[in-house]
Amino acid sequence: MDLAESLVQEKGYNGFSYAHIAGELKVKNAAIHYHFPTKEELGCAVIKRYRDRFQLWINNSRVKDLSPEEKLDWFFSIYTNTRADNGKVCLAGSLETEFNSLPASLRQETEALTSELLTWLEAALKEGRDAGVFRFGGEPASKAALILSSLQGALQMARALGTSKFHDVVKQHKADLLA
Amino acid sequence: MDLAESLVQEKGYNGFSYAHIAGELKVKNAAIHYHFPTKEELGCAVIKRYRDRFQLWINNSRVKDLSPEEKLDWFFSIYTNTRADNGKVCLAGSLETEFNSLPASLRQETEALTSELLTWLEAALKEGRDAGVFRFGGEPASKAALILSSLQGALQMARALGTSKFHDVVKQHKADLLA
DNA sequence: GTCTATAGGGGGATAGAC
DNA sequence: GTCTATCCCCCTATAGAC
Repeated sequence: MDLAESLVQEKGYNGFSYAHIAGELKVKNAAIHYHFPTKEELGCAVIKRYRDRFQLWINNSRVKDLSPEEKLDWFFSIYTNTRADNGKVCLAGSLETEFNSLPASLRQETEALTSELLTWLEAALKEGRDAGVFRFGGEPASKAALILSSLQGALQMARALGTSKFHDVVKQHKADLLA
Repeated sequence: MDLAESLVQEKGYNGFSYAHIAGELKVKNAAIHYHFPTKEELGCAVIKRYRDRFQLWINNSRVKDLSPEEKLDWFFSIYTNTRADNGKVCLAGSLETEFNSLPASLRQETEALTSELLTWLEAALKEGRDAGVFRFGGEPASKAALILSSLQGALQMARALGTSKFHDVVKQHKADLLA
């Protein structure tokens, strides 16, 4: 599942195969099918695990008790680390791009994952604005969608234009919020 | 080429085949190969044409003579129309997601396309701030990267969460700039 | 649980007739 | 310029031995 997750973030769901995983693990193709009968089930399991991990993180006091500004920095750091890790992109962004050729169950998981990311980010933004540390107009939900979409897009853009573009975007978000 | 362009925006470069195009045109697979010997050449031609089209647009007085605010609205409208057209995503965004499995020539084209979009947007933002109609901190280049990455990401996000999310993002960008 | 072997499909690409 | 026919590769998935 670690390998599958990495491969989705590096090559996309349609871009990885049982053979890739089997080769890396030095087992045969059929061995993977024993644990995950279909690729669809493997894909679902990967996204579910990713969602569970995010929920564990945000419910842990180490994140929960952070200030709004620190919470945002923590969220940004997820994407910075993703970029640093072999130029991966956000799992949600990768799946959304391939959405039209995804099995129904993966679409549902993708939708759920994206919603959960948005929901948390929206709450953090609202908390920060209420506390007077963030400044932005409009709805927190819209600002959350703007920031999340930008982080997803910036990871992709960095593949074509380099990591510095990604850092520029993160810096700009902070400048906008603290203006 | 129209079909190929649409297919890249709907299913990605790896997600479309000669058979898709041939079937739609009611010709055989081999007929396409006569005009575009390899898929790589077809892909390159599609991106080049897209780049040329954008250059024609921005050098036309109908865009060149717009006010900064109208220029931005025009740019946003490109993405709004893309979303409305079968839920397509930005060509650049689609290719960036598949960047790791793209032939070298397509990577170069993708990089060039993204740079050109960024360059134009940066100039429009700078013009607007200098004229006092846009308000933002930091470098125009960084703000341009933020907006472009967000538009790309929002088109993808809209596939999972619906068109309204995309419109929220566009509205929020305007609110942020005119704050 | 992992293996060998294989089925069955789709993909890109080419040769040669018309 | 388009056709038929074909090649070869990679993919997901399964059957049955071990």
